[in-house]
Amino acid sequence: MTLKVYDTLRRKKEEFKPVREGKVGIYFCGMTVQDKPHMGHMLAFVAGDMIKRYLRYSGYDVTYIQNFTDVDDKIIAKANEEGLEYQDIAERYIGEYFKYEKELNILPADKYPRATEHIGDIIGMVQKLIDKGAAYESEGDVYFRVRQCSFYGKLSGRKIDELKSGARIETGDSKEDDLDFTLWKAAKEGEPAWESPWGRGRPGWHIECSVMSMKYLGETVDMHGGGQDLVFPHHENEIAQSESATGHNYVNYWLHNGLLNLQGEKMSKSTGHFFSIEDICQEFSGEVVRFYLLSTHFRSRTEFGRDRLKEAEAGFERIKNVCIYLDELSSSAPAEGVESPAANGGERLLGFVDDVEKDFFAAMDDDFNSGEAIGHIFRLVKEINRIKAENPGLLGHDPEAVKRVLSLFGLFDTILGLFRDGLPSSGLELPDEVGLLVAKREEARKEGDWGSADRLRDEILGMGFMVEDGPAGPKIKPLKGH
RNA sequence: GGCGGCAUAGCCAAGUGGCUAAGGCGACGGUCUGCAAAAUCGUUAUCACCGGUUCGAAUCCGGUUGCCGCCUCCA
Repeated sequence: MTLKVYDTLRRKKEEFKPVREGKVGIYFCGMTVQDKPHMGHMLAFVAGDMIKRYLRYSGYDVTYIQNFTDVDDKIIAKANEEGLEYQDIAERYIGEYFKYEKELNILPADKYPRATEHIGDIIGMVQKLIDKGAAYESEGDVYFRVRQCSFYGKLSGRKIDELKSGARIETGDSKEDDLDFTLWKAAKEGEPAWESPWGRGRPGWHIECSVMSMKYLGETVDMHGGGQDLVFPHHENEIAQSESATGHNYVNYWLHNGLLNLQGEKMSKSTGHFFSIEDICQEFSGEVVRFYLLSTHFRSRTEFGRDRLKEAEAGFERIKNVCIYLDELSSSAPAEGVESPAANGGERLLGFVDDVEKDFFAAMDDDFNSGEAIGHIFRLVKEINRIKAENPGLLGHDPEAVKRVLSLFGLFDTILGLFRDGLPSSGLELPDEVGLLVAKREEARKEGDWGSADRLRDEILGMGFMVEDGPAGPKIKPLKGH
């Protein structure tokens, strides 16, 4: 089985080959910390996390770098508005990000480099570009000469001449050409600034990613990811400046996640048209949000809404229920009078499990298709429930089969990061008072006092627990989302 | 205007040449249940339209229609 990855530049799936045997370097464009993280950001980072987990599982030694761009016009503007330093704004949203990174079970990156911590490296690269004639200084600004870059536009499929009409006209700038983009920006009065050969100033937008990705991952990076909206101009410019500086290929595989739409419109910071992850997490658990995000292919453009999350929650619950059921079976002693599993369908399950495992990995190998992979998980869920309904004793008689299925769910969890605290188990710590109420309710039920029984059930519900009556007595489960 | 993408069931969503078109949600009917919940069984699609290539296409090519994205800060 070989891993295939879709590369934006080549516009097709390619077999994945790392630069260095057994190692993978991934650079994922993180946030420009000018506002709260929203669902679109989280999609990107969950996708990156899933990719990292899968590569690690596949045996690669993965180095994962995710930056923070912590100085830019908007951050400065916001700081001025609130009468704070730009660092205060940056810290605030970096803190927010980390909170939800944890919430969504995103494994920490190996490093979170920040633009302001790499000013020296940035100046070095800008100087190198000037020395090579790819960039020029003008009135304290430094610009990249786009027209001189023969391969400019190869990522986004744009021709330089077509770009001209759309180029923004900035008044008061001193570019040789409208298309040229800023590498270094002269500071105005009162703006954060660093000393440079061109006077006091700060980095332009794209340069920090080139510098930091090459610093930590080498001049040719295996994978570079981000939202599709970064293809142009951000990533295009990164390629232009990086390859002009080094003379060789900057990134081997460009991974771009599809953008989330909201009521037919792209979520966007500038219009305020977005769901912040903070709002969403007040209604749904981070696990559900993550599960939803993984249930469609990361590259497809999807319509986001609360209804989608509710659907995901219902499905996620089913997976959890099966895990709990399996855990109960594995922790209780095998029943007496074991029948031959082969005679009553145990073999059918084992064969099915093998198929599901195979299909799951085939899906993941096909450009990290977590959506399809989750479909296969549901096939397994359904099969277990079917067996449970048709022959309740069967799995209890077959600890080997239970172990096998449980370990497969464990695998799914490692790769997809479904559960923040490991596989859900039946071990539920019931508060004494709840236990008491449950016992009281059982008594009422025995006596046929349904009125009291229902009242007690409501009371237990109020304490955050759900009661489900079954042949083996009542089952208590924490309420969804708790 | 330029470039690009998409169109699969009530909704969401996999599938890019060949077994019965994954899976989820919902709905309806049945089983279970004091009721409920959970679970399960069954039902719920020929892939926007037209033409072409092919033994064979949702899948490739051309056209039509409709949506959307990028071209300006954005995951």
